[in-house]
Amino acid sequence: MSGLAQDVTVRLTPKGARSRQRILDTAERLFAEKGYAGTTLRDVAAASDLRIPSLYNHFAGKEALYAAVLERGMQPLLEAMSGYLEAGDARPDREQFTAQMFGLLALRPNLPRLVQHEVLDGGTHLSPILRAWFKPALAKAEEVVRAHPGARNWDPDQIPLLVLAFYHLAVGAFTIAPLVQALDREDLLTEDGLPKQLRFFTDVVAALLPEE
Amino acid sequence: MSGLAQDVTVRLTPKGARSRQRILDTAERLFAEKGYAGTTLRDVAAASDLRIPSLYNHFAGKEALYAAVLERGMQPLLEAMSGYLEAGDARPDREQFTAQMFGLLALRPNLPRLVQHEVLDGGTHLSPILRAWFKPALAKAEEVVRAHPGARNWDPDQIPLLVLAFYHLAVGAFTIAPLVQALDREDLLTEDGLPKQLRFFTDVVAALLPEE
Amino acid sequence: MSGLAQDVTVRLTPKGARSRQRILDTAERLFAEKGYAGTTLRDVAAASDLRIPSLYNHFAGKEALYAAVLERGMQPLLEAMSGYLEAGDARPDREQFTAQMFGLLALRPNLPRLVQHEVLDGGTHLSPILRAWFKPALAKAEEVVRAHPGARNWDPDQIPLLVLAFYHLAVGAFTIAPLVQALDREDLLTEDGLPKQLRFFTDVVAALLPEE
Amino acid sequence: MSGLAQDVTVRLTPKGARSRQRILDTAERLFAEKGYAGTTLRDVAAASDLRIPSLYNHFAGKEALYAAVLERGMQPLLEAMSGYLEAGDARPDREQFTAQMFGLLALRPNLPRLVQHEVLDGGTHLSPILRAWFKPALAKAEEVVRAHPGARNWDPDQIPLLVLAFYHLAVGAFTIAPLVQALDREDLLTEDGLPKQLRFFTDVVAALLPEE
DNA sequence: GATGAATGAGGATTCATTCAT
DNA sequence: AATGAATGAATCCTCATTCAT
Repeated sequence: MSGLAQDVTVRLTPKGARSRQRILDTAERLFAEKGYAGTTLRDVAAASDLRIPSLYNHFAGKEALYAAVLERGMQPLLEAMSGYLEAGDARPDREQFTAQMFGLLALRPNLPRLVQHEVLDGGTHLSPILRAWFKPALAKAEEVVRAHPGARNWDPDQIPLLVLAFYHLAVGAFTIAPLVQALDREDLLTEDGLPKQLRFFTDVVAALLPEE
Repeated sequence: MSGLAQDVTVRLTPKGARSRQRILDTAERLFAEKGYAGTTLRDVAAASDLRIPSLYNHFAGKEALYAAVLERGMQPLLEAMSGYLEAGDARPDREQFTAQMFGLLALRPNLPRLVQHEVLDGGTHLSPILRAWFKPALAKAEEVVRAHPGARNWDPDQIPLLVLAFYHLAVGAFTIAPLVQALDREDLLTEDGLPKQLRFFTDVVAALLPEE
Repeated sequence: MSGLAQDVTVRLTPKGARSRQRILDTAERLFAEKGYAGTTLRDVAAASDLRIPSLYNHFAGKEALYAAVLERGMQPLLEAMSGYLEAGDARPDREQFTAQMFGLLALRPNLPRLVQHEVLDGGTHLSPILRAWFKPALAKAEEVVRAHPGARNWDPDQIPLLVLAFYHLAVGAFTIAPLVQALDREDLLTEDGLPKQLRFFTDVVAALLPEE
Repeated sequence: MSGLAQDVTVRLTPKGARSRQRILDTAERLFAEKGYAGTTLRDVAAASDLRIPSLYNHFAGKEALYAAVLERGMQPLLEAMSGYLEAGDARPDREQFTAQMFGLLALRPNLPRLVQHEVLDGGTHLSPILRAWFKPALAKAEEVVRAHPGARNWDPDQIPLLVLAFYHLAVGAFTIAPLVQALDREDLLTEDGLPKQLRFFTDVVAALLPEE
């Protein structure tokens, strides 16, 4: 009974209780779709079934909302990345990690687009925390790649570019999807498309960094 | 003597024509940097050394200006692509073509960012002409890749993804540059950086589609 | 005690509601004086003691404001007209009705000018509701006139023109007033002028549609 | 031959030669339709098949163009009126004069609307010349009416209102036409409608100012 | 006489934000 | 926590006008 009641409660919970989450969810989607400048608080409020001033009860302003969206969205990615990079000898299997990352992105396909908007803006809105994370992460990733046996195929100078290439491929798979779909091609983010992309990505990585 | 030269120059590029070019140039840069929504006509006018209403003497409005920027910027790329794709047996060497494209992009590094903004928007502002070009171009590119001996390494299903991957890598090299630079890393678009990227891109393509 | 009264007043007309009324009042006057195109929201805002964006808290835009002004202003007129036209045998005395209409117009001398602006524009901004009202009202009015004994003096073909003539005379009395005044003649809308006009109008109607 | 040549010449006359007339014609129509504020030089230029700056070759500005339109349009009316009013004993038959005036208006149905826009604006743009004409004309018209045998039916105070009434009826017939037409009723300004209106107007005048 | 280009002033409207309730 | 009302700043765009050609 309490279970039922709770269910009901959860569903009927006055909007207020979950407003913050609803705002974050809709803002994430809108920022991902239209970028920071292209998203208005009016849109966010409407999609959150609130009036604009209510947004200010939860976030200090548009910038703060954007930062919160970014932070919330990036956290699992950063954690997974950091976990992988800093695992040392206990580093999980590469394919396993790749699958994990793809899984995370598939769960929140807005994130790559959000990130890509940031990239195009030169990281204008990247919080200092995120900026601080990126640099060592890149360095660490290069180190990991360098330690890989397949790195012998590459000029040491090229390792940073290789890391960026993995980034482009992983993120691009998600960002290009809406356009591809708009061109009447198959949707790349469906239940069918995602495993295909994962396998392709894995194959590409294997081709560029062969285990042997 | 210099007076004559100057006169001739002035006559060959009357003020109006020069204004139009200046507007297109600055708009290209601004749209590339900040996207459509993030770019204001105020900025464009200021950077063009004009007052806002003057923009309307040359373009019907913001949308039209954006379309003109896109069209003008894309044309050389599309022509090069079309030339390569439809060359048949006379198709130039792959590396040669890659170098040509990289050269074009290096000349106008705004274009990839412009394109990427469009991609993130799902091609919202893509003129019908451009949209019409994209679909057959993708198909043709897939056909070309499929005809390559290296395609044997790939599942036929993966060819479209491979084409997109090449796109992600080529464009990504340029779009990520400002962020990378902002992270106090080397600039990827300098005279030094570009050849490195070209060689890297060539190496990646070779790894994914070996000639043999 | 006076405090209570004040409180009550404040509560009965909260600030917002008062703003809306103020806007409608000033807009009515300005639209009547200068027409739709000649009236700027800047004027409306200034005369309403508000800043322009505040207008948008109450009306969706200039068109919507105009529509609201028209609708609010026309309602009493339409009701009085409809009441008279559809009263059947209970139709009040003609002079009584005429006096009532003149009274309404005298209370809101902006209305005839508003209406006349609409007429000159061919009813461009007439809401569908108003348009829908006009046609049957004209038809009904013609029927009423036709049933009048004085109608025998007229060709049946002329009845519609006669109805329009009454309209021209009633409205014209108000619209011409500012010009007449500008020509240094007596003001037709003063406490003195109005009864004169009413009597004149009554006399004209009596001359055109004698009771006998 | 010369006749033919002339015809051809007239038709092929370079736009320039007749530009002034074309501008006046289109401006008259547009000012009549949309009023002063609602008419833009852009509209006038487009409808005159010219670019805006060319208008300034013929008129000093918008105000001057409007004044010219008004002056040109009013002149025949004023002359006819003055002729009638000042004819003294030689004054032509009233019906004849009425027909003449209706004829003039029918030829240029824009004029009444133009005038009515002026009236609604309180004569803002009325040139001093026109203003100066109006006052004595009104006085003269009152005098003429007063001298009419039918004036005995009216209180001397009412004569000014009677004159205005004639004005309202004459002008209203033309200004209401577009709205009436928009309400799916017969067009009052057709070859059929105009004689009807003329007869009606004559009948009304006869009823209000019987010859006897 | 005609016009492309330029522009100051102003048009309606939107935006992010604040505040009283 | 929610919101109606208010607003400074800015958005895109239009207008009438000028000037060089």
